[in-house]
Amino acid sequence: MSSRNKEAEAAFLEAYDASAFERPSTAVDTVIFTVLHDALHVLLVQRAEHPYKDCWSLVGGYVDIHRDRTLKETAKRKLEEKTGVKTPYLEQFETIGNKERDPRGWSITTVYFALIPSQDITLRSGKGAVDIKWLKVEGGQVTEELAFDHAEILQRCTERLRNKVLYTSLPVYLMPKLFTLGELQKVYELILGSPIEHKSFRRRMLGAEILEESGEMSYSSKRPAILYQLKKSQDPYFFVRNLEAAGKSAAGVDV
Amino acid sequence: MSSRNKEAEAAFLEAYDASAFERPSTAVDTVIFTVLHDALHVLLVQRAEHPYKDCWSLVGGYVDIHRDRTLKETAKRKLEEKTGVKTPYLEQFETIGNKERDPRGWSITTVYFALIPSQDITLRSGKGAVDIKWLKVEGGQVTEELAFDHAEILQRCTERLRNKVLYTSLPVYLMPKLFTLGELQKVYELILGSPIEHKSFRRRMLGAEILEESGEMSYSSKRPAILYQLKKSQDPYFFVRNLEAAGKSAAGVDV
DNA sequence: ACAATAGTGTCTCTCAGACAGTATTAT
DNA sequence: ATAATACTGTCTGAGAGACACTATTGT
Repeated sequence: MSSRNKEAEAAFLEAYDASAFERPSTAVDTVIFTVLHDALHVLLVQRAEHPYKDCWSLVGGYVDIHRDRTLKETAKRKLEEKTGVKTPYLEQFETIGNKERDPRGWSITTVYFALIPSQDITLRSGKGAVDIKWLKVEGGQVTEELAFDHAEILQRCTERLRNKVLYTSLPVYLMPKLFTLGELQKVYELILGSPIEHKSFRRRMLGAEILEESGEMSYSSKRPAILYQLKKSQDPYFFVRNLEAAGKSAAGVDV
Repeated sequence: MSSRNKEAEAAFLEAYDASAFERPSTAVDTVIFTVLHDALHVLLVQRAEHPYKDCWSLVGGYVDIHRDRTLKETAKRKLEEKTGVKTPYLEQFETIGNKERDPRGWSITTVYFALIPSQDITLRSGKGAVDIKWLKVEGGQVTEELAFDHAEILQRCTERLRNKVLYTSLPVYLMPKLFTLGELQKVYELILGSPIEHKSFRRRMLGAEILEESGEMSYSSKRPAILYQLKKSQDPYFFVRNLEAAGKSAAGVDV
């Protein structure tokens, strides 16, 4: 029993002028993380156009209301254009909207973050970018100067990733198809920036029952190690207890 | 050492036409929770205009790029217009953008959620709404039919609140200035939908060191109880272990 | 006295940290 | 044999759950 009057509404929509009010520009940016040479990296593109021409920036672009059905689709489209692969993990992080972040005026961007194994990826800059590369992230920062407010976004997003790693299985999405527990632990440690006691780690990961033995072994070090793979049910696992981590911080919330 | 060419950029901005591309409409909606008569309630307004005229909807509105400096400011402005008070807790929840959610076409809304004590609030509908009221939330739902996709938003947001209550002190923001631990526990339980063992609860809350005795006592029940208040440092507390809760669920993430 | 609510004592259980010990390989 | 890496056994400690207990009020 709706109180909605369909006919009156249809008439209203008929007369509606979408351009009557000034609207902020709307973008989607994605912080694409991977692990390369035992370090966390983020994918950056060099801007081909003003503003911030030639500066490095996160992978993103404007919402194309004729092409994209949802914001997430926009993120996926841009990501696949640049990496050529579908990401195993894509999460909405936050939305930033204000009048200062873009010199052209009021602008909104919805930031996603993606975790993606570095294997099989061949980067392609494509239009809108003159170059594209992975850059090492240290302390939430990269060595290049970033366009817009992307440096702060990267900082917060890295902090969020670090926080979630304390109680989730997210790093499995950074791993290749087959990996050893030792390799997985290294990825946890490199995101957290502190070592994890290795017996605890194995207990925790195996107890989550999200991994299965692949049947194959890794012979890349002294003693061979079991190669695991992610089980079919690909959802991230949430542990009921946090890992301890030096200098951990709560999620930042300001009012 | 920026690669940014300031003069060229200035020239570009001079020639920039902000209306060159079609933009989605951009709104902010806030799920305002409170506790009333031992039940979780959400603040809803009845729409004065099409579309969904006379339907109930979340508190929200369009970003006014001349008036609002940030998205959060938009949320606060709307919230204070309706309730007359500043909320002690406001968190960005998620942003939804697609072409189906509004009959007028591509639309984006950034959803915040607020926790607010029900005391001292006198609602005012103001312009844009013919009426305003608190409605009981049960199982993430209300009895009225909601405009747009607000029913799904409310559902997810309630689920998120429930999840966060398992490991944070968020419910303190729903309490009046002074409250007893028993009253606080009731609020936790009513959000979770399941009882909490009361000794564990006291240990946990007092161990967090976010509350202090006010010096006053509550005489509203048989034995008087200590009235606590929130300490100055108003940040939410994150516990390292979750409460157990019947039918708990992980945060939903789809790719 | 008794019911009702506030608050404590203390045992168990789960799971992370610590760390010593065993296993399997290359050299 | 030794070093290096993989993996296990098991103790401790923190903090939640369970539940019996005491304390203070109104009736």
